[in-house]
Amino acid sequence: MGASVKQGPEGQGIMDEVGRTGAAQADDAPARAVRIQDVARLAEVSTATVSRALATPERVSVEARARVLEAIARTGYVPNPAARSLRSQKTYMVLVVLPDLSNTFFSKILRGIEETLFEAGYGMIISDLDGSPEKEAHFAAFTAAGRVDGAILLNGHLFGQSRDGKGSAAKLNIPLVALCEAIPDADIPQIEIDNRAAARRMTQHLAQLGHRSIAYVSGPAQNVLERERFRGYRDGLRASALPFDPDLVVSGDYTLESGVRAGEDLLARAKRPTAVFCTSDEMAIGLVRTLSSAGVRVPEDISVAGFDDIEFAAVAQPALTTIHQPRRELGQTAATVLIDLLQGRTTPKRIRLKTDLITRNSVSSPR
Amino acid sequence: MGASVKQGPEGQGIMDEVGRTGAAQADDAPARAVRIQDVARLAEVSTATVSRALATPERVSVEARARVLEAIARTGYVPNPAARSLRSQKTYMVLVVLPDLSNTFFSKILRGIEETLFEAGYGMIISDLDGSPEKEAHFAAFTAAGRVDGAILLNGHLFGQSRDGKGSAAKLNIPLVALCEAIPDADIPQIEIDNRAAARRMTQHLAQLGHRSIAYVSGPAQNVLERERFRGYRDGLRASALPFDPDLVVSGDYTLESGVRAGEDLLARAKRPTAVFCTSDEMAIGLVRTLSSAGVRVPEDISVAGFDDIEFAAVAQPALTTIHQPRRELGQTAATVLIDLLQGRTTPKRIRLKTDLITRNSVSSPR
DNA sequence: CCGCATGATGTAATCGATTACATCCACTTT
DNA sequence: AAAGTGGATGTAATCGATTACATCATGCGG
Repeated sequence: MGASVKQGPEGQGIMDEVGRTGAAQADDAPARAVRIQDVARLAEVSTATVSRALATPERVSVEARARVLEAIARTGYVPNPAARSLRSQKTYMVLVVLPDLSNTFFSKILRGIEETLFEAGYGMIISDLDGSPEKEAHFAAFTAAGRVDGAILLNGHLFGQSRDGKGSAAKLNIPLVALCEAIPDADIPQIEIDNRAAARRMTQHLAQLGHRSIAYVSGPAQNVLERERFRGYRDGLRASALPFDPDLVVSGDYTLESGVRAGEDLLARAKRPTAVFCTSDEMAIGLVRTLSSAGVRVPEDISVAGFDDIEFAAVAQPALTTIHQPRRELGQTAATVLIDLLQGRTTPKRIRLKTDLITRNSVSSPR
Repeated sequence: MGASVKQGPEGQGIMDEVGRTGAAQADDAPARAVRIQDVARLAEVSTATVSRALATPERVSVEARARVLEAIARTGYVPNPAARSLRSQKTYMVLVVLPDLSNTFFSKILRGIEETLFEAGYGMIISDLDGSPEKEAHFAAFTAAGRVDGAILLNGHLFGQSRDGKGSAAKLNIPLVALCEAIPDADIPQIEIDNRAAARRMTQHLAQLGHRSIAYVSGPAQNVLERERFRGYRDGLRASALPFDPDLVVSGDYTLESGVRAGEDLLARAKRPTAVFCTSDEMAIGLVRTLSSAGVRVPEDISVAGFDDIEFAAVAQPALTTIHQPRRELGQTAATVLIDLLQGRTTPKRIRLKTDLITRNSVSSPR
């Protein structure tokens, strides 16, 4: 494949132009890329036929196609994406927008996305917004400039809409898919888990074990996920005939540190709940740690449940009972839907993947 | 993973399709992108001047430049990357090749890379090799097709060289940078930490606390990092006047599971070491967990040290004493070096970033 | 006052693939 | 036999920005 030694059988100058470069780059071999013309010449057809042989094989005679494929194999031709893109107005690139690339939660999702895109011949560009409006604006422009064919949004809002609901750059004219965090008023496919049902299920699980006082450690107040999970928590209480007690709601923001704070909050109380439902594993881990350091045993004294099932949930001490999100599958699904859109197929407007309740050792019946 | 009892979901459907989205955008305005011509017309200059105003401002009169910028601001013009790329043979895209995107260790590095590339106006394309030679071949072709200007390799080898040392696709003709895992015979800049010095330091640290019997849990045998760290371990022993005992070397592969196995190995021994140096945090966590479950206390009975300082090292019980790798900075540095290369500047051939020894609670003096 | 250097700007070729349109050829239909 | 049909192929316009080269104005030295 790579043995691209020189092959100039015909005497006619294939290279008509003198590739003179101004720069004093005295490198070894410039190794000019194979162009469609070179393939055409070798296969003794026109460039149009080569192009068609690749894009619409059925419109080319069998012999011509064979000769073209042969020539391509011999030369190792790969179409120049810039040229192709310029003409056909497609980039075969997809933008993935997420709030924080270094967050563990996203990496497996990304992998699912990447896999699926790859198989369909698409590349993936990642945009880590990092809470920066400038970055967001840049990527909005980037997208508007036609640099990608579509985008998967993991950040919970459309471009340019971070502050005011009526952002300017909303008219991106390219297919979009929202993943994980639903985007309220956007008319784009949403891929997510059923947060409400999952939270409800965990709450009921705790109630069924006999817990009557179940605390809830929330996510950021405005967050879409948070709202759903909170609803699910209340659903679960209601279904278990338990009263809702606002004092049992501790506010957090999904981070480990906020879990630590929530733990300190609980420790400071005279009357502690027997179970705590944290809406992220990180918070659960931070909370468990704080409780343990204070001599409160988990789950003997207090049961703690998480949400997400990140890698370390299984390794934490005690191993965390939590809600498993099918992260890879979420990514795959979002990518599949986007590709369907890109290729003109119809797609469901909303897909909810199912979650699992994973029971480990951080939850037990109250004493 | 042992303790995970999986429970089936309640009666919710896998796919909950609510409504459908048509593929056709049915848009109001086609919103044809602004071209350089439009800007030129508005600014009453030629397209050449517009182009120059952006690329080489010093070659354009102040007034003309002002008019051009004004026109650009008014129209919201963004150059078409395909066209620019086609003509200038640059893509402003960098490929990042890594073995496993879902591995926690890489995400912060990626973030550092992304940040730096972004600031320099480059985009990032991620290639998760996933151990697949086909994927690797694809990306080699992708790269050869001129789809990216340069690449950062986190996978420890050049394209196409996974098996035989003399890979075919080595002649990529584009700037490359190796990050974290040095690539032995490649003549490209290497960005890494000083694995040997770090391992030595940790070993000496343990010895200074009074440990005489320090076990070593290794990475995969052929791994470059492993070799360096192993050398460092022996350096540390020597510097502390401790003998090297092959029995104290337990083989692992950086995964959590191999840490668990290493733990079982140690538990089975009649005579246990007083300290264990694991060459990854994941292994250390798996090992600690196994020891704890067996009633062996860390650090009272056995001290355990890790390597990497991943997020959960600080949260583990006990919090892990480990070697901190400046991951974000590693990414930033690699990106900076690559950009320097891309822009024709000279770069150091090898950069070693400093590591820190983080002392937490998993290590103490032996009793 | 002429010629030349310098700097600003315009003109048009160019990058490489796609694709609308034209052409050609071998058959079929009337 | 003339006209029509459809499949295969070629020709050349096209996508939008960059940039080599041409042009023009200005200023300076001789």
